[in-house]
Amino acid sequence: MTSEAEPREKLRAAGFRVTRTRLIIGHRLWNGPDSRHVDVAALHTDIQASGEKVSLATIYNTLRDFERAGLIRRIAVASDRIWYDTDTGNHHHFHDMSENRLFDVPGASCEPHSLPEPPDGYRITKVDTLFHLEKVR
Amino acid sequence: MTSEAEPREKLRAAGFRVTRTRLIIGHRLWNGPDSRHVDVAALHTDIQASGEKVSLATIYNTLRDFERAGLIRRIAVASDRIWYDTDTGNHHHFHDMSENRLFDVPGASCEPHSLPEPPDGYRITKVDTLFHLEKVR
DNA sequence: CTCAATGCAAAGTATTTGCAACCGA
DNA sequence: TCGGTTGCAAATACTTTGCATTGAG
Repeated sequence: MTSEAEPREKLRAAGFRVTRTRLIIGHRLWNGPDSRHVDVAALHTDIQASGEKVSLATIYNTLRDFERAGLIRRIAVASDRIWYDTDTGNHHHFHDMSENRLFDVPGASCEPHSLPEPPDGYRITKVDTLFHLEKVR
Repeated sequence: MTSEAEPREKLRAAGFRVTRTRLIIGHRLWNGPDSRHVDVAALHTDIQASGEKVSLATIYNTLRDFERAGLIRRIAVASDRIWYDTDTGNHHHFHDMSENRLFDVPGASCEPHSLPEPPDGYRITKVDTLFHLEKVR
C-alpha cells in the first residue's frame, strides 16, 4: 500500500523540494501504517534511534510546513504537545491522557457529522472528535 | 440565573476553602453567561483590568484545581494555550483559530454522540467535538 | 493557632526565530 | 549559481514548582 517512492511524490506534488531532511521525516510519516499519530519529540527520538540526524527545530518547522500544505493534519488534544495525524480526513480519536497516547477509533464507523450551521462569514474547515479515556479500576 | 452567592457555594461544595482569590476567579467564571470559555492569560488580564490582583501562577494553579474538582472542564483545542469551559457537560465548540476564539455551537442541537466501544480496560470519560472555522474570503 | 492557600520568582518545557552554512534544481 | 533549506543557538511562549508569607477556620 505504501512504497518508497511515495514520500518523494507527495513532497513534489505539494511543491516542496525533495531534500534529505524531508525524506527522512516523510518516510516515517507515510511508509508505515495508514494512520499514524505523532508528536514532535517522539518523531525526533525515532529518527535519532535509527541513526539519522535531524534537528528538533527543523522537525517542528517541517511538520508545520507539511500541515500548511495539507499533507498532515494537526489534531485538537488537551495536551502540552502538538499532535499530528497522517490521516487528513475527519475521523475520531481516543486519547489516553495518563500515557499521552492517541489512536484512531477503530472501525470505519466514523459516520460523517451532521455539520452545524457555521456563524455568518465563516465556514467549517474540519472537525475533531476526541474521546477521553481513563483506565478502569 | 446566577447569583453572587453561587461561587461561594460551589467552592464549599467542592471542598475548597473560600478565599479572596478563589472568589475573584469564581466570580468571573460563574457570574456571567451560562457558558464561558477562558484561557488563563485572558482571565488574568480581565482581573487586572477590574483593579483586582491575582498572580498569573495562582490563576493557573486555581483553574487546574477547579478542573480536578470537576467545577470546570478543560477543552481539547489545537492551540498553544489551555482552554477551560464553565459548562462541564459534553457539548460542541466552534474554534476560530485566526482570532483564538472559542464558542459554543448554538442551539440545544448537541445530540449526544453514539459512543464507540472503548478499548479493553478503559472507559470514556468525556467527548470533545470541535469545529474549526475559517473566515470566508 | 494551624495548616491550607497565595504571591513571586525561578525553573521547566514546548515551540519559534534569526542567521550563517549548505545543497538541490 | 541561486534561492530554498537546514542546523544551531538563542529567544519566546506557556505552565509548573519551591518556598516564604499570609489568612481562613
